[in-house]
Amino acid sequence: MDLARFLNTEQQKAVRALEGPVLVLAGAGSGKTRALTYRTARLIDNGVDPANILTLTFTNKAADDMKGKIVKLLGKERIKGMWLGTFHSICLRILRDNLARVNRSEGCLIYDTTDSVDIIEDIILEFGLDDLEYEAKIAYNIIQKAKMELIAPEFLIKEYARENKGSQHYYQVLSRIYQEYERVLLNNNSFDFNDLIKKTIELFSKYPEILREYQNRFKYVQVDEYQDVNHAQYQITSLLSEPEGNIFVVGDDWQGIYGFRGADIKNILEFEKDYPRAEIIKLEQNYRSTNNIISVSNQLISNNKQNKEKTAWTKEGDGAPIFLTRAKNPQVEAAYVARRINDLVNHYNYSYKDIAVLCRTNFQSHYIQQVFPRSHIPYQLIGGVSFFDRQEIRYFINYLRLLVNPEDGLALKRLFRIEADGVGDVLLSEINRYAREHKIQVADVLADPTRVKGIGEKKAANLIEFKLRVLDGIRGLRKMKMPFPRKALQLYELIDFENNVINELGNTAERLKYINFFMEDIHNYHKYNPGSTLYDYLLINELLGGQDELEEDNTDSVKVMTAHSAKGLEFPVVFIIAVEEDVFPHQKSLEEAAAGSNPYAVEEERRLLYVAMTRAEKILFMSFSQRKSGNNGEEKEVKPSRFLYELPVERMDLSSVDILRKSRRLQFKKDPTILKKN
DNA sequence: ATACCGTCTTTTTTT
DNA sequence: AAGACGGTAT
Repeated sequence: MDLARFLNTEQQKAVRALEGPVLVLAGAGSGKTRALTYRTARLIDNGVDPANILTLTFTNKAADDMKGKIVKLLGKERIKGMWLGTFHSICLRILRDNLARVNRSEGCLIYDTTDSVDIIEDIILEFGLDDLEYEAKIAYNIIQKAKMELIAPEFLIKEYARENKGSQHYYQVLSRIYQEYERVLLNNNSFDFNDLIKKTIELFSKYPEILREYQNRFKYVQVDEYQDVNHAQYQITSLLSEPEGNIFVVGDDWQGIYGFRGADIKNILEFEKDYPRAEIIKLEQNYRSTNNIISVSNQLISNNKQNKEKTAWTKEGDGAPIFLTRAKNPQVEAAYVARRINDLVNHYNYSYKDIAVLCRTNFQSHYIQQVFPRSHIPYQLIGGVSFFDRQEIRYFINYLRLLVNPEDGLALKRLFRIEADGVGDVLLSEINRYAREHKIQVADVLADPTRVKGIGEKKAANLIEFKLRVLDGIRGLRKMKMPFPRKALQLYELIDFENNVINELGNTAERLKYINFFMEDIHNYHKYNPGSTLYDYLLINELLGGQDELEEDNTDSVKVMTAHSAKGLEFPVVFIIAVEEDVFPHQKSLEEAAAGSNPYAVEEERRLLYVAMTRAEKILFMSFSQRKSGNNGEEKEVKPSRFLYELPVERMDLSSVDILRKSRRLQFKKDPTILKKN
């Protein structure tokens, strides 16, 4: 491999570092993925068996991208047996081979956030707790955080009480909720997302011989976006790479934006402490952006205290200044963005697909969505409400889940909601309690529902009918041998989904269209993955979170998305909207910082803005509005983001802002050649 | 006890 | 657009 032709000196150094612990600190746009792919290729080129290489990423997209690039270098054949995927999918793969050892069995599915919160809501209800004091969402967050830190229910009190975010008593109750939650997952033969990591570690510590098996296999462990690993993930990588010590991690502490899901930036900051022999390589040359963009974003990030020594530089010229604009309100702001986009497309050679609009929250795209169609700008929302999150799809998946995993109590509960007239949350929890106390299945309780208190003759009749038609129907289908797309269709008819669900939800035509897409998706999956099962299909969708499905677009459209989903992407032109106090930094972060529960919350917001800014190659626009409609129709003052005051004005165009600096007046069209695409 | 309807609010980020 | 809430009908 002729490395020198494709890589700079530092990148080559990274690619040549094949043994021992290596940390590659790589700034935005410095070619870190490139280094990782070339290193993988080089390992294999040097005779390492691909089966000995494990590469972990955070998103499916990153995994797919990297795989594509390695295949391009080596061809499909030469990477056979290599494991490359997200932490979650890799751990699932390990767990699937060891289900019984983690007390699960065939058919075990994964609960997403909504599912887990629902379960916790039920627990709070069943425990008879005040649901104002014990809010399910908050309990969920604390429990998940504990799971990411590998803290068992019985240690929750000890670990958290001293953080005095609540009384000792609060955490005692929470510990009970956590315990019960784990019991429900076990009972329902299900995992939640964090279980995938946590149970893998439990598997390894309970069965050292299995850990050894995987250690022997994975002689080379590589991790992308290392700044985003949480404690549990850190354990996985360090356990697996222990014997050989060949751990190669790539990351950028400046881009750590996943603290809220447990990422601990200390893992990257203290890599050298964990691995004293570690080789540290810095990739500092940026190949993406103009000097102005790099200088301004460098200046921003230098305000963080939690930083590793690193610089970013480029051979590029200054390019266009960073445009900062103040609008009267969000509508005007959106109109401004639309005008600029049409300018760029009509007069400066850009296409719509060169342009991205980034926002802090999905909600910010609201006004964009109102204005763009009127301005005839084609756009595509990335992230947002995904296909699989649509109600009718969720409902149907619910039935499918029961088909695969009869023990899924949550799915069963949701069926009650749809199918069992006159039975709501209260009666249902009575039924559940009865089933648990008598150690029988819910379906068996329904054979004679009058046993449960509160269920009279009429409701009992409904429940029996429900059991016979739906539950027994699903049970029958489960035993049948036929291709799963056909099974899904039969189920659809059996429960008369169209009448019972689609019509009930309203908006029938649209929902029918989507459910048809879904059926098609099932068919396609079966077609392109011969030998796969319904179980595989459901698992894959749970892991993908339904994202990637709609992303294979080559349409010429502006991409609208959150700064989080923009990570890893780049665009010639980027607009960042609503750069305002309480939005960017987000109010929630400011609260956390003020409460002291997360002293680095604002730093993370600053990193997020840094990520957003560094997506831009040539032109960067930032904007904010002065007022917006508040709670009761009243207009509300908006303050410009504190981050804006940290930027160097000499590299910016403030011609349409006078808040930050009144005197400066640069013209947008002063030197049009700077703006031109090529 | 539950369903249903209208009104209001409310949106962090993701596997 | 979907949840949360509160009131009314069954």
